[in-house]
Amino acid sequence: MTASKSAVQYGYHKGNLRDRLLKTAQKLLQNEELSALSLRRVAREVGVAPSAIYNHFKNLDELLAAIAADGYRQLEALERAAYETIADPEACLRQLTREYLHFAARNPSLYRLMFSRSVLSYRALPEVGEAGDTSFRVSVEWWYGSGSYDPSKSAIHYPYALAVWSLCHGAAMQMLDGMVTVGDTPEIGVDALADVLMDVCLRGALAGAPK
Amino acid sequence: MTASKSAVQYGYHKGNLRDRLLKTAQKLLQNEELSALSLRRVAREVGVAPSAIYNHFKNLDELLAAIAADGYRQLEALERAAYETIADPEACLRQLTREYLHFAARNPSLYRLMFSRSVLSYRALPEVGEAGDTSFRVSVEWWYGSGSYDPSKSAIHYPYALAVWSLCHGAAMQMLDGMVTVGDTPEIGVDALADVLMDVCLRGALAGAPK
DNA sequence: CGCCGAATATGAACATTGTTCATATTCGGC
DNA sequence: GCCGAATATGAACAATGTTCATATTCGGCG
Repeated sequence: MTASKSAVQYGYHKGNLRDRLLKTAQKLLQNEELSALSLRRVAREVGVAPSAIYNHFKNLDELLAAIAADGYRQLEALERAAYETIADPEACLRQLTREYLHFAARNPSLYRLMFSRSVLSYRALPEVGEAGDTSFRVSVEWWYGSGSYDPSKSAIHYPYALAVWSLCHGAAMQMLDGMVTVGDTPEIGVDALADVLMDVCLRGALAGAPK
Repeated sequence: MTASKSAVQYGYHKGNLRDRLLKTAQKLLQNEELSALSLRRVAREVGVAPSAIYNHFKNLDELLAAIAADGYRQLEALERAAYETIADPEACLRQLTREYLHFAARNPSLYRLMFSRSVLSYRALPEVGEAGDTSFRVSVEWWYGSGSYDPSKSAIHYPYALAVWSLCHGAAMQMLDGMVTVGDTPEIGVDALADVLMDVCLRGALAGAPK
């Protein structure tokens, strides 16, 4: 009596282990800290020997890179959607920033992983490198206001795009590390924070700020 | 025959082990990656048993926090110096940004440690918390342009100060992760990057940028 | 001086981690 | 039905943070 093809298998050859590892790891990231994500933990959760993972990933870093790459794609999809919906460049960038911060707030451990040292050092891998340039490319595209990305001009616009992204990433990390409140300052909503960031980005820190 | 008080001691009671642990760990951070800094490694380097460390620090995280706190103080000193030397708020902020990026470039592993998860989660400790708020407070003070920090008004200015700091921190991390060059874009000097960041910060991303 | 408690250092343990390797099992094509 | 390739196992290894009983040294008090 053998189980059907799609049913859960016991013992050897349990089906598409690669996908199950990725999905289990993603689930772990949703519920726990990034530090809780270990190779052995994922194996335990899936119910498989630790060494089995090495048949599908070269090592732990590659597993993490694969998860991060998927995160990049999720983020890209969010940004693409906003980018293709909103015509006005400024309104678009505002929406992009909101989406960006909300993504980080919704997936804190995943976001941390995406910009962790071990994953970033893997950006030579095409899957990670290309996907990782995404949020960056979007801000360059905003610069052109045209929806087209011209690498030949990126040398000029690069630092400005970098600044836009730095602003968002820095604020996101502050958010996740719980530093959005300092002293007795009340907490700031994500959307309000995004608006302030874009006020600074678009018009400078001096304009519009209360004295 | 006993060694003099200041000479190197062998065996038990080797002198001020706490300081030697900190200094050895700092030296390690100057020459190696952050991931190379382990409790046992520091103990080995000092020539002491791993468990000896627990007589001077509660655990590894506290050792790391102490090192990070010292880093905060170094950074604060740099910023204070610029802050008290340059009168014009804008010129001062430009200089602060340059100092900040250079500090990160000079001490990459230490900078990473200072803003790592494990250290930031220790900001409840007064030594870490107060020192860590420094770079932040400086940007708030810039807001006032007066050199005085008034916590009662920080609720208003907080998001703007956060934006300024996010810009610097995000760019610093990009620098350290080697993402300052993307594709065939030539590398950008640290000072030039700082200037662009402050152009964006002060006048907005639209002003002064080449089209 | 001598002694005793406190401070400090040691070394052996333990649990956990990533990784490797020989072995065992299952799948798929001939 | 068989054989090689793919895959899973379990035992091992080195390294990590941490704890604990033990050993040593320091400092003060008699």
